[in-house]
Amino acid sequence: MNGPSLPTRSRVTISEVAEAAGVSKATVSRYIGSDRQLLAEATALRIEQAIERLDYRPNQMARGLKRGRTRLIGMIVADILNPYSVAVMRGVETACRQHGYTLVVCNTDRSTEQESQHLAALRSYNVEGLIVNTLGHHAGELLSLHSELPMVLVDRKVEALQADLVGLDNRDAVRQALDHLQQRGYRDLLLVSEPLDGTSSRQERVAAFEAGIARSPLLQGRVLQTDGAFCESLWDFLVASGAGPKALFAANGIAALSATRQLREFGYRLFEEIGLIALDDLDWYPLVGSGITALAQPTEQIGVTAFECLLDRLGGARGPARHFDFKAQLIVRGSTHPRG
Amino acid sequence: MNGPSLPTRSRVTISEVAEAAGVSKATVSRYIGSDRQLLAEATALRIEQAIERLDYRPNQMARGLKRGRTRLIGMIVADILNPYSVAVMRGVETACRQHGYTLVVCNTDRSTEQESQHLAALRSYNVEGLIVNTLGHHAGELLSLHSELPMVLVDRKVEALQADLVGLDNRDAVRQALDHLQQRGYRDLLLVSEPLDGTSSRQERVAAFEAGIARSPLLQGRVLQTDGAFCESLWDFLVASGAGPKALFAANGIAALSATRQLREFGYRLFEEIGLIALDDLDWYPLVGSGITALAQPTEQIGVTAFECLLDRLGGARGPARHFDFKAQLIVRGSTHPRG
DNA sequence: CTGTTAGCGCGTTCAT
DNA sequence: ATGAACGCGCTAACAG
Repeated sequence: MNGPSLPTRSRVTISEVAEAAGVSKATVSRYIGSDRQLLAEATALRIEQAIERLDYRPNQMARGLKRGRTRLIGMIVADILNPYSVAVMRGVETACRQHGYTLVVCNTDRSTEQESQHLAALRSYNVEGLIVNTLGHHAGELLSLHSELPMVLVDRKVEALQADLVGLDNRDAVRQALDHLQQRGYRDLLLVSEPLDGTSSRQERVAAFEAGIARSPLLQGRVLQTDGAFCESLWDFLVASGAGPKALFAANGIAALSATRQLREFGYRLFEEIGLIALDDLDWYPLVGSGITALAQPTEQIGVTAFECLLDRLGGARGPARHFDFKAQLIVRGSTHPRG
Repeated sequence: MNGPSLPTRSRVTISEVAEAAGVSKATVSRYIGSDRQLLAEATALRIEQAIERLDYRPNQMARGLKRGRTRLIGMIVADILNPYSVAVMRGVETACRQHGYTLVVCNTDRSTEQESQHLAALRSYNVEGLIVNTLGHHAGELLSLHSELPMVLVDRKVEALQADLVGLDNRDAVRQALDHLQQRGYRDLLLVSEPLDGTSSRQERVAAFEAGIARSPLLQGRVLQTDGAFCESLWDFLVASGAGPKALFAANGIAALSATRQLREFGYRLFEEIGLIALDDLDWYPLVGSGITALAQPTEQIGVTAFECLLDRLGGARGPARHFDFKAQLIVRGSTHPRG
């Protein structure tokens, strides 16, 4: 009367394979591992057949316990709903698989409590390395973890954590944006960012924006966060008599979504009356209004690099923390053509 | 000369805690587990302090090895770039965390080879249960796995696999779409679907669409896949002299993206000349043209239900495979207002 | 080339 | 209420 949904068979162990093949566990272990060349062809064949027949799969938990290598990589992500995070994660996962590692992803939903809970879980599963894309407001946990295993930060720094960092060259990206906007004739700019909660990449973008404005005599600029006052502040900017054609600069994909939504609610025609350039290149950018001009991040490559960086450390590489800053790529669409 | 990126400290074990507290490993083990009430208050206190001081974390691998419970749940996803998958995954992850489980997500990128590789990995890590959102064209592996652990399917069936299924009531969703389109005056419909590669939910939507068309004397309808011939076939539909106002019905978010992109390339004004309704409700739907009418899936709830279903089986529940079909929710926007 | 032994870190009988 | 001893599945050390 076993229903189909009731698992019954228990796992085949190395002992059963050894017995079936008429050898010792150690010999089977050698076959499993990388010492296969030490075996006589005849025994290797018998073991192979026994494994095949019993459908044996080595237990990674037990292997990890013995060897201290779990082949597990942890990744902790601030916001899985952000396409950027997913894209990076995809790159990490691809690289992991190619190197025989398995990725465990944890999403914190920007919650400090969940971050610490997840870190504890990852540690308890003996992940060999950690890829971190959170604020690390819970820096204590992270710091303590970093004394046990290598970590690499993605996109954002964590203060007091001297770890490798893979991310965007934010200064260059902002410069590209300002150059492009100025060249297209926009003069009055508004940087729209998610709340500055300590995320270093956001701060860097804001700082680079303000520095760029200060350097450019032609440009005026303000910064706005997508918080409670966003709606009114944006309206203020839109109706103010400015220095010239106006444009928004969304500091990431989420901000681009908020800004565009708000513009629509105000009844603006996208993007005849106001320009827009956005960091990140989401798949729907081409569909909105005349298309949203983007600064694309090489997200997959960021993910792959993060993993390779980790692998490097796992291989014993030491030395000071390294930084990998990728350049953004400008993709021009309709949203930066003034007057339609 | 240890750089900051070189992990050094090795993990604290139960033995060290036992020694520090002046008790045996078994006593500490009881403290860790659920036998805490069996301990004398004094010893419990000493253990607690030792754990605190040494920052001890039980090794889940070792626990799992001994008890046969890893507290690991595996999830295998066909396409992580599909927002639907991510949303479901988020629900699963939330539920996992609340119940002390950790989720391991694997993305197959719709590749059969990766699917089998990932299944092997998940099995080797002794995941206790599996949430499956793939075609399972590699059904052999899945079937064999299902004899070892409980599984629950999400969104799509796998033939020959008698497992619980959590997904959408596709017939009802399609009926809602057709009713809405007909009521809005559309008469000539085109269902746009990703390629029918065996994905059961796609097939169900197509079948329900064709059945619905056959039942409705007012409606005409065809089905189109987003494959190589998509562009020309769509054009044929658009220029053909039809029975009346035309509308597209995108069978999911990806199809909606393809369809909208193609309409734009044809120079259509969205959505004055043609209607559109789309399954899934992505965050950018409101921004495109006059806004895309959606049939939203309760993705988070689907994820939570999938996990709870699994938990149920892990708790020993048996019986035939169950089906959980959620209703889609119609969200009307501008894309289903004929003549702008 | 292969078998024997001894753990990895932990939970679980048995004793006491 | 607590400790000693064994084993989970596997690998590494040493024999032979």
